[in-house]
Amino acid sequence: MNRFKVAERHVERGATVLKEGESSSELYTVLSGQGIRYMTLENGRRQVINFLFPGDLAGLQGGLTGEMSHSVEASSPMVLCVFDRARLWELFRNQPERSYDLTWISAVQEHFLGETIASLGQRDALQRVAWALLRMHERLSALGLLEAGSVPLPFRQQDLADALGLSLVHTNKTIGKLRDAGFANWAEGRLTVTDRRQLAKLALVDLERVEVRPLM
Amino acid sequence: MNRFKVAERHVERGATVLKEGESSSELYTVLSGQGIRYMTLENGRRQVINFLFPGDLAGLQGGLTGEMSHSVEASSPMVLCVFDRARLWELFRNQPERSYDLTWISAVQEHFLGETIASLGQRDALQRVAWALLRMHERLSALGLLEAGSVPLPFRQQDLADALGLSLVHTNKTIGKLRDAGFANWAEGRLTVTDRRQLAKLALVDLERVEVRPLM
DNA sequence: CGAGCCTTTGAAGGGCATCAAGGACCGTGG
DNA sequence: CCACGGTCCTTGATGCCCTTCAAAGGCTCG
Repeated sequence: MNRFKVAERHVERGATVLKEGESSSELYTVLSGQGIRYMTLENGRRQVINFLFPGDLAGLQGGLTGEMSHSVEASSPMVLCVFDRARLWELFRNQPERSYDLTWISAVQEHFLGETIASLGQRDALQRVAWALLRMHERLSALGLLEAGSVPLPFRQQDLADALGLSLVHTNKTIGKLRDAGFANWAEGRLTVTDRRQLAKLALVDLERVEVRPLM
Repeated sequence: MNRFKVAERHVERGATVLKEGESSSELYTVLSGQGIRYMTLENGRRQVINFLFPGDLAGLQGGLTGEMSHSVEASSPMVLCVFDRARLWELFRNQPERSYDLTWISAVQEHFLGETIASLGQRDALQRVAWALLRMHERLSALGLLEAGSVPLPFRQQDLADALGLSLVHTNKTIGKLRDAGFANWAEGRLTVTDRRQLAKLALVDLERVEVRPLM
């Protein structure tokens, strides 16, 4: 019935799921856990393109050839749903509904990449960090991962810095400002948002319009 | 036979094709001409998310609802192929091949947004401008728009500045540096790349791996 | 208990934003 | 015919946000 889905794959924290430069015959959707998708420039600097949360798709950007231009790394233990890239065409032929969903997810992700571009281009450091923490908090909350007022956020500060185009040092100091202001607290792998309103104001985000990635 | 394509739409330079905040029932692919896709933050700053060239898709990011979070403006006269968003599902059901292409284009665009994010996050001003000029030159050349050593580039310096997250002033000075160095010259709506090799070196781009958006 | 990883804090310098103003070009109207 | 406003490109000066350099403290693990 469902020949497209190949298998589930469990990876541990720190594992490399996809590696840039290599070609992959597989696509993944995240079932659980969190990770980062990044690429490395010729000068050695690393850019985290986005964080991966349950429901996200990885590997489609590689195109048909499967030649990866980015890497994916697990920041926590992850469970991935593995698809066979070679059967993608088969899927479109036989399962229009699932093809539609796939495209939909891809379009939504593209939308969010646009938001990220706007952040990197137009927001200063404080706004960027506030924006990122708010966004991730909203997303993880919507996924039902809010427990005792906080959500799991297993990344390192260096990951966030590389995602926002900031230095580690300044990212650290900026997170500190948000903590001191009582807006958000990120420590020991968990994120607590204390003042959602103020955080959104800082991040130049209209709370009414926050989209948490409706999946259908 | 092809009920999905609704019409062709001709717009003049400066026209607004899609407007953020409004909802659109249409999707577009660019047949000819060039444009910009941008969004505006709450502080009034504008981010150009990408430039639109022939073959590009616009409007899918709006998702199913069609609620636009970005605007599209024509920087030159454009001819657009108009599709009916409401019939998207129909397309997936009846024309797997074209659905596949649609998804493919979307994935490729997503890939390039990732590259843009890397530029904004990790490249300095000179590298960013070099990267942008090189990338647009390669793309337009591949489209067969190279004439007498130059390609049409109808954008304003302000557009490029808003795309790269730089101020207009600094963008101008940086373009000047590339001109003085004899690497690239962008004037009067046309871009000439004199030293492709050096430009790529500056932009931290591996020329061997430049992808010019293979469409299939 | 030392090595490695991550976080935190201080100090100094530079790349880029911002402010300011002038020049070139164009279409409009007196 | 030329003054005029508008748009866009260009150039100079000042200041600050953020990067880089440097180092120390907490934690885990072999």
